[in-house]
Parts: sequence; structure tokens; C-alpha cells
Amino acid sequence: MNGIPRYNPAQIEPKWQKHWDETGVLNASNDHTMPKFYPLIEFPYPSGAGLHVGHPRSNTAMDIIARKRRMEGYNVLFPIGYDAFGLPTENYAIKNHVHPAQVTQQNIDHFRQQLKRLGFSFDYTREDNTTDPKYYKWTQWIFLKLFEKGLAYKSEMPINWCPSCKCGLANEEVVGGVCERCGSEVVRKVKSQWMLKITDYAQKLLDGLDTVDFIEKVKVQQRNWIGRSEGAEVDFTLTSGDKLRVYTTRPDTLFGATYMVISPEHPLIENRRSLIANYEAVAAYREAAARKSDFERTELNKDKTGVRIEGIRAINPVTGTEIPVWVSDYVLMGYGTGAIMAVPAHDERDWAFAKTFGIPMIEVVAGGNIEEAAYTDIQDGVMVNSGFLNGMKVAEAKKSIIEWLTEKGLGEKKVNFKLRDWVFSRQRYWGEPIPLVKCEKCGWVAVPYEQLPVTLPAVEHYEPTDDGESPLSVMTDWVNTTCPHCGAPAKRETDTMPQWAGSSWYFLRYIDPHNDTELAAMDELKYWLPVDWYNGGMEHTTLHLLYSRFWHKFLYDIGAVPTPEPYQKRTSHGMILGENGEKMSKSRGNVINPDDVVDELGADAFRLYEMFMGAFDQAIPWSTESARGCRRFLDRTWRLMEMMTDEEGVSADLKCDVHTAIKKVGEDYERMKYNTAIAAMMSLLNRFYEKGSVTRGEMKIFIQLLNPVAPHITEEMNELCGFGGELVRKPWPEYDPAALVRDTVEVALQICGKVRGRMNVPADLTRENAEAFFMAQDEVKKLVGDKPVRKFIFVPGRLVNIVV
RNA sequence: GCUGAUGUGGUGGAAUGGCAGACACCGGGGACUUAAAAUCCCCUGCCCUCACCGGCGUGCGGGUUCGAGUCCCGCCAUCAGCACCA
Repeated sequence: MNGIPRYNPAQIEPKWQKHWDETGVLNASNDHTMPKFYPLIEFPYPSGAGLHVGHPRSNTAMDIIARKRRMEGYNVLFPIGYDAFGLPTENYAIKNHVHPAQVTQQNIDHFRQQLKRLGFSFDYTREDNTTDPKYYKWTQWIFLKLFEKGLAYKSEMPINWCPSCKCGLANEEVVGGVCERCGSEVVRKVKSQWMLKITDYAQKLLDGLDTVDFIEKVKVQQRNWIGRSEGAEVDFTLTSGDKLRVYTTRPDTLFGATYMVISPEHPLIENRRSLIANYEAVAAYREAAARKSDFERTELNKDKTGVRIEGIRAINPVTGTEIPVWVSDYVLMGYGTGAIMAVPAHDERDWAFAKTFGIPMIEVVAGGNIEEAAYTDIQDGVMVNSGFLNGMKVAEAKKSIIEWLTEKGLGEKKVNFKLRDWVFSRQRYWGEPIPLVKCEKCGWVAVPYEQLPVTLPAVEHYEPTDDGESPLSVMTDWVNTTCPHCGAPAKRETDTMPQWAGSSWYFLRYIDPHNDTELAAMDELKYWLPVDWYNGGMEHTTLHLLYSRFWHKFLYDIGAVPTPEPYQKRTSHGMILGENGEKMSKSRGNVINPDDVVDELGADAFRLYEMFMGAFDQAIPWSTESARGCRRFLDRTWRLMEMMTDEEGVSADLKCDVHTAIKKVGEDYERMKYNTAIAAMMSLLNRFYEKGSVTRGEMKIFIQLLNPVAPHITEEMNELCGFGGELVRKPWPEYDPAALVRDTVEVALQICGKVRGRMNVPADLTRENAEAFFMAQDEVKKLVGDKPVRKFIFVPGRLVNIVV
């Protein structure tokens, strides 16, 4: 071919992006007779800094799958939107005295332009924006449904409070004792907060995991976070006459309980203050514990501390023995009953505590050495020193003791979860208003559905007030309203929702984004749900992913969505680190700007590099040098046009290479092994170069395989070569299994497991006739000599190993 | 501390128990060029050697196997998550 222009991504990339925009060829179709495919990436938070190189990693990966599915004949919905409520925008607004909505709009426009520059095949006609009143109308609608069903409640409780953000945080948002967003130390503060009862769904969230194809580590993390444990609650009688209820996962060790521990916040201390001889010491300990943040209380607690309560003792219900009661901060009020029975012989924490304070131990499960360490094995141990449980295995003993306790009315079987309810109020401006009204007479009343959305009023200042109330609280015109119930004067809720609200259901809105009368139409939901493949970061496993599963299950229960789970498959990408191997951040000065990379190398090379840089699920440092290598590959691909022949088919000598590549690339895309898929295409390209020519037939296949990763260059080549049509509309190539086999294969020749040579042998050589074949070869005779052959191993296509 | 993941050339990384280092990056050499860039070709794990031959090599120590980067046992290191969950 003559007159081939230079490869110029700056010219061809905008050309094809414009073409896709104008034709809408990548958009989802309304044709419900087609098989559907719904891939999803986590919609970005449109920060002022613009796109990060991390975004395109996930986006390109799913774009490859989306583009391949279109070629396979699916109706693909690959949507994009913006999770735009949130603190950075609000903080920017506070600092610069601009309305957050204005900042948000600018940022979204910038993001969209950056995303389009990278050639992602999103359907931009279905964009979500969580800050759009048409969108958050339905976020509020879902909240009201939760409120209606009793799953939203107000609670006066100690919450995590960030003094810097002046904002309450969910437990899940506190990372290592500091605020996840700003890094300030989190303190405790009592505040009346809206809570969502995610704990009501703990079992359903757990069971649902068995029905979906999430990668195993995501399932493990969610299971651990939900933290189901089976055990029993047992009542101990105290010498004060009270009953002290404990939760234990090891009721089988009840005979070994030699003391009890209550949390410093346990009500018993105040209720029986007069009976506690050393109340002063206990109160002092409690104050010390309260001063510690959760972080200190746990982190600094390598050595166990505690105070023994003088004046109250407990009676072990099975042995009748009197045992002491201690106060220690290793027992938390927020889990179980805030009190435990301590079995130092068979629990590591109890063991450490008992050692520190010289408390006796009783071995009740034989098999370990309790002088050395607590014996916690629950498989092989056999009960001893345990009355009627003696001789039983742990599992059996557990069952028996629970039956016994239930019969005697001393306790019962109990399932506990670590999962805690979701703190849903924020004292901030830039969030969805909570659509509730407080009436003196009627209490909390829902704003009627037909009045939604409750929109954010314009305010003068976006800062939370000094007492920590939302900026909305000073908007008296907005706050003062009437009760929808009785018409009396009433006040609006001024707290707003957390950022997690809008992101908990955004994938539903994509399905029917312009619907004014419903969240989304049921026939559309039935066609598109569930999301077939959702890729995102591991950091969202226990926050966003769990919250959105909770909301979805709730919506399923009220009949608003047709599937019990939102996402069928969940995969996860690794982080992109800076060139120095550290996390990319402004403060470290190692941030790579995607725009700069596209300017220098083009979007296709950028996409290619992000997929080639290493294993998709692992953290990889960025390397601009390596990225240039990917551009080199595209330059070489482009120059294939100079060596293209008029032949239509695949040449005989490359038939095997081409079909092997079709198989490998297709399978590797599906397994998210993008790096080896690209390596296979590089190898094939090298074969074309070795040969010095490529046929039209080979070229068609090659650019089709490469198209999902590098869509612009391949479309341009398709056009320049005069192949007709567009790659996005062409079918994905199929391989011919017969073409994969070669006539001869090279095998390794091993003597006693050491490689001594290589040989070409017929590919159809079988195990049966291999020994005769090899022993007749001169090369083999030379290596073996006259030593007797003790063993002969032949692995077809791989190697032969002769043991002498 | 617990849990999980990872550990392979100068670098990023390949490798259903079967030829370790695919594919790239960096580096070196050559061709082309007045020259440079670009491009093309060759070399590139380490040691010994002019070269051949050979030896050593997947964090460390054992084991299973004809054969181990891969499986088992015990360590070490790094990273991530969790923070005493009874």
C-alpha cells in the first residue's frame, strides 16, 4: 500500500470520538429482544484535580469487555455518571465563596471531556449526577421508604466525631482512629443521629454472597465485616442478687470460667454502686478508659489492664463456684452484652489477662498445654473437668450445654454480628436533604412523596455552625414549615445524607435515567438487572459495596426491583503507584496527569500501557519509559500497512500463530489477564515482522483483536485499508481448533530431570510408542550411553525424561 | 497481635507439577545518516571461559516427586486490611 500517512493519534483520536458521539453506535439500545450485558465501573467523584491515572485502569478494563460483548452481539449498557456530593467540593466552596453546585458542574464538564478523550465506550446519554434534584428526588424517596418500614431511626448515641470536618462519621469511615477524609483524630461525641438498620439485613447480606460471582477476597472481607458468630447467652447470678448476662461463642467451656469481666461502661457499676467496696478505683478506671479514643484503647493495650470489683461476686451456674468480677476495657459495651465469662485456659485474651493478675485456670478441653498458651482448638479437643460434658468433643459439648441451659432457663442459643448500624446524618450542606419534618405533636413526619424532591436552599455560608449543626439550620425560612400531618408549625430536618446514599443505587438510575414518575420502570429493570460485571477498588468492599447491597435488598423486599442482588460479578483492580513505588499523591510529588500522557503518546498507547503494565489486580508502579514502549508497539502496528499483501486469507505458515492468538487474546480478556493478551498480540506482530509481510486476512483479524484496547488506531486502519464498515459493528473473530495443532513440536530432552538437549518430534507421538522412538535416536543414545534405563517419562508436547 | 496477599534478572512482569525469565522497559553492539532523532537487526540472569563445555540460580531451611517458582512443613521480609468481637 502506498501513501500511508504517519501515525498521528492527535488527529485520528478526536476524529473517531466525534464519530462515536454523532452516531451513538456505542449507546445501549431499547431492543429488549437482544441478549443484554451490563458492565459497570464505580462512577467517579468529580474532584477539582481532574482524572487520576487510576480511573482509566478500571475504565479501560471494563471498556475492553464492553466492546468485545458488542462484537459478540450483545446489547451493552456501559454507563457513566458522577458521585458529586461530598466534602472536597464543599470545602472548596467554603474557601472560595462559590456555590458547590457551580464547582460541581465545572468539575463534571472537565471529567467528561477527559473521559471522552480516552475513548471509553460509555453511553453518555444516560449520565447520572447524584447532586441533580431529579436524581436525588429518588434518593430521598428510598430514604422515606426505609423510614416508613422502620429501618431509619433517630438515636441519641455516642458517635465518631471529626473535630476538623465538624461532622459525624460512620464506624466504617474511621480508619485507624482518624477521619478517613481529613486525617484528624476522631473523638467521641453524643449526638442525635439518623441511623439505618443495616443490621436487620446482616443475615441476608451474608446469605446473598453464596449466590453471586464475587472474587473470593471480596466475599471473605464482607463475611468478616458482617462477622456472624454463633454462641449462647448465659445468665450468671451475682451475690448482689442481679443476673449478669454474657455472650459467649464457647458455651462448652462454661466449667472453665474462673472469672468474669464487664466493660467499663456497663450499667451494673452505677446500679450497684453502693455494694462496690472499691467504687473509687473502678470509677477512676472507667474515666481513664473513656479518655482514650477507641484507637488508643486498643492499640496501646498490649498489656491487659483492669480492676477487680470488691463486694460483688458471681456464681458459675454449672459448678456453683463463686468467681470474681473484673472491669477491663478489653470488653466493649458495643458488642454482645458488654460482659463476658472468662475462660483463661481456652481464650487468648482471657489467658493473657489471667496471667497478668494471677487468676487460676481450669483446663476443660484436653489436648493443649495451658501453662504455655491458651488451647483454642475446636476440632480435636475432648472435654475434661466438665461434669456431664466429659468425654465429648467440643462441637457435641456445645450442643449439649446449650440444650441444658435452655432447659434450666439459664440461657439460650444466640447469633451475633459485628456489623453495626449505619450512621446516616451529616451536619453538612452539600448532601441530600433528609426529607423529614419534626412536629411538636406528631413527632417525625415524612414529607409527602408528591412534594419530593426537598431541594437544597441557597445559603450564604457553607460552613457547619460552631455547635456542629448543619449550615441549613440557620435558614429559618427553609427550616420553618408546617406539619404535613396536622398542619401545625414544624421544623425541617437540617442534617443531610452521607455521600454513600447517592452511590447506593446509581446503577439503577442508568437503566431508566429520565423517568419522572418512578425510580426506574420495572420492565427496564427486569431486562437489565442484575449488573453483569462490576469492577472497582478493594477499598469499597465494606463500605459502598455492602451499603448498596443493603439498599438493593431492601428495594427488592418492597417490590421496587426484580432481583435480590444488584451485582452478579465483582472484580477488583490494583492501585497504580508513583514511579518511585509509593502511593501517588500531590504531597509526594509523584502524580502522573493522564492529559500529559495522552498529549505525548495518545489515548490508545495510554490505554494499552495501563493494561500491559502488570497483573490487573495488583498494585504496580507507573513507568513512563514502559508507556513509550507501548506507543512503539502501536507505531509498528501502523506500519503493518506498508507490508500488507493483497491476499485475503490467512497464510498457511502463520495459520497456527494467528488462531492461537485469537484463542489466547479472547480468553485472557475474559480472565482480565490483559497483560498476557497484549503480549500475545506483540508476539504475533513480531511474527509478521519476521516474515516481512501480512495478508489482508491476517490484518483484519489482528486489528479486530486489538480494537477493544486501542479502538482509535484500529478503526482508522480499518478505514485506510478499505476493509469497509466499522470494527465496533463487526463480529469477534473465532478460532479454528484444527488450526491450533502443529505437525512437529519441540520437546526438552531430560536425563534424570536435567535438561540435556532439545528435539523436534512428531506432534502425534503417543506415550505408548514414545520410548521406542526416543531410544532409537542417535542424540538420545549418545546421552544415555550404556547405562540401564530405570524409568521413562514422556509428556506429549513438553518433554521426555529418562532416568538411568 | 490477628487475618490475607506477595516475594522470580538492572526494572515491570510470564510460566495447567513438565524447557524458569514469555512479552516489554532499561542497557550494550551494529546498520542507515554529513550528524542526530526515528527505524531496522543482534546481544542482554549470575559465575567460569577467548570460545566451547560446564556450574549456580524463583526470599531462607527442610520435605514429597523421575521432575518443584508452583505442592507440604518450619522460618524471614514486604505490603494491605482489621484492631482485644467474648
